[in-house]
Amino acid sequence: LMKVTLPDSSIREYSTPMTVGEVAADIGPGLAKATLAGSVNGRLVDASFAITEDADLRIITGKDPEGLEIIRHSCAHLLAQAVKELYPDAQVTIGPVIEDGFYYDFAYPAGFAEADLARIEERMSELASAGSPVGRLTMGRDEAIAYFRGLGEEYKAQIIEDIPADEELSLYRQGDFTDLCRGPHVANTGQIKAFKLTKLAGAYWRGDSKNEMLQRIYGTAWPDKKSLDEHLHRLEEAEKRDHRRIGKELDLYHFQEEAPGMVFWHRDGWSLYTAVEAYVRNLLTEYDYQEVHTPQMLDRSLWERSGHWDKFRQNMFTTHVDDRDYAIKPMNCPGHIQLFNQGLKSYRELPIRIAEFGIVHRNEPSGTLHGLMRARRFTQDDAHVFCTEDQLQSEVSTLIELTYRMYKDFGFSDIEVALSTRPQERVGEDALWDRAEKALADALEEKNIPYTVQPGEGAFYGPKHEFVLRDSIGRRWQCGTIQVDFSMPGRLGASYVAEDGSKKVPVMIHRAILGSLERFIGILIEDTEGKMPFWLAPVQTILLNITDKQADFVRETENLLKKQGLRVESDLRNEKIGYKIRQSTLRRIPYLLVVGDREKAEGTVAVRTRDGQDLGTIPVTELHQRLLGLEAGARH
RNA sequence: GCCCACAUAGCUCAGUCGGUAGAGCACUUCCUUGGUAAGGAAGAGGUCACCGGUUCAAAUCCGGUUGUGGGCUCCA
Repeated sequence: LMKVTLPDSSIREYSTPMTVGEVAADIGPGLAKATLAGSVNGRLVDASFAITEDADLRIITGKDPEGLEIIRHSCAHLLAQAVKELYPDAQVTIGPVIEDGFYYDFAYPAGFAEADLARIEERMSELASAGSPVGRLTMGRDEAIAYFRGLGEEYKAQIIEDIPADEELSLYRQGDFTDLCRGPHVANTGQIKAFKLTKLAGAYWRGDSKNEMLQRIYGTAWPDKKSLDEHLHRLEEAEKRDHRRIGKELDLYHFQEEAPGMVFWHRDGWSLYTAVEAYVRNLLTEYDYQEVHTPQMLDRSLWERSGHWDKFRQNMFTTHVDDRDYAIKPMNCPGHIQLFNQGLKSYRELPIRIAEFGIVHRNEPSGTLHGLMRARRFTQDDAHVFCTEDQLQSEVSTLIELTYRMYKDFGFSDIEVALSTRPQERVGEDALWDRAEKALADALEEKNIPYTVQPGEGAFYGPKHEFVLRDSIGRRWQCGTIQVDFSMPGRLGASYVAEDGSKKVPVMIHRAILGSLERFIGILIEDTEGKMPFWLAPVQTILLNITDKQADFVRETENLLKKQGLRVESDLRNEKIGYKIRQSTLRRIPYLLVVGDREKAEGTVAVRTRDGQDLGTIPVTELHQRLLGLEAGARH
């Protein structure tokens, strides 16, 4: 007898081989219907997989994470099937599962239009409801190449050519459509019940911009209609947090055609910006930095020596005046080295930490601009630490602590960390790279910070840490970075006098913690939905009178609060209190202070939060302290 | 930069088959002085992104440019 052990440790015995689907049917008809695949001894298999000996079995349904992946993967095949039927000239390439869905890349030089998606989706629905069985077959590699070449599927054949010759490949067939795939897949297209094609995009073949562009169709798929609707609703909600939308709603900033990628900060946006800047500046003192400011453009020769002219000239804004070439700075480091180079430096002075709110311009490719997140002009909370190699690790360690402290103060705890290591094209000896990479890795490990390694992704002058935050719809944006540089100080002639009297070249750490103030504020807006914490709010509180009779009292109170350093406004318009509350609430002003006859008589205000909470009346004389106290409490 | 879309009033958007432009909100004026998320009335507001073409006639069709959006590539 063959024993099949289920996750609850119950054992079922069979005298003949049983497929996963048959075992499910044996357990119950409901489960049989829900079965998408199985996990046999930890290996994912199709429902049609036959169990021939004692095994642990877990039935996979749409409720399992693996089941969801299977649905999505099968949905990608369904998409390819529909496309091949409607557009026989299109060639299939790859169709993987991604977060929340899947995509499929087609080679189709005629190109799809967005209108085609509806047609394709409709065909997919027909194919799904037809409920065709999905079958698995295997082929040798060369046989598979010949098979796909025979179908005119050149890309598929190329993919298979990269697979070792002796490997046996599995293919999945539904109707007339067959695709190379490791599987598993649903047993029947009828098990794909809730999906939607979401967007059309271009994507380079094999991810290389030198190759031709394919047509990528994105979709999302879920076990049932309800989950799909919930997902679409979540997306809609997330879009309401888009910093570009909130930036407009709250009148924070704008862009215009004459300055692509360059922000026009409005009053309230600039107030937010300066509050962030003030926060950073305050920490610079505590962490023993000197804040400086360096020229916005420098002569070409300096960029030639630093290596930027060679490598990044196409992304630099340049200007030619009085027969000289200048470049508007894309980075602050060469400028900071000029500062370091002033006067003779002793090893006793190291580490020297030079910080600047550095305004940089980078001519980013037009297609990559994205509101505040990717701008052509932005401000880095930049600093360069000049130190000895011995000091490197402790400096990096302190920087990591500072990074986490700062992110926490802005309410971020979900931070992805990556270590990017030596690229193909680089300067410096391997021994230096070994030490630098180790210093960076050790600093993370000693703090038990999980990180991913991105091989080959480092800068040409050294390895780096990247601290990544996500926007409202989950896109990743690098914010902080810590980079070790063994090259530029030497190229630009930086040196210090060592203990033995010799001249040595310092190690330089480039570091930006928020990264770009613009990007960081963009993410902050999305994270908070524009509801800035009190200390950052452009307008911290607003006085609302009920009738004209309280106008003088409101003005007096406003002046008092201003003197106490609060960012306060008053709304004395001849409007009903409900309307004023609505408008101030929409502006996300943390505290609304309502003044009617009663409050005026008592010398108080009635406090309401932007979330609609009634905090009762507070005497005007205590207001400042009480609001600060409320905030201190709110942080815990 | 590449692929696919989009660009109409301050904002959000409608505008059918080509026939010279519309709503809501905001704004201005008047009425209303009202107690915790939209009081009422009237008025004003547009070179339909820009350049060119087709046509008797273009917001609408075609081409180009710029910008924006979603992806891809890139991100010192």
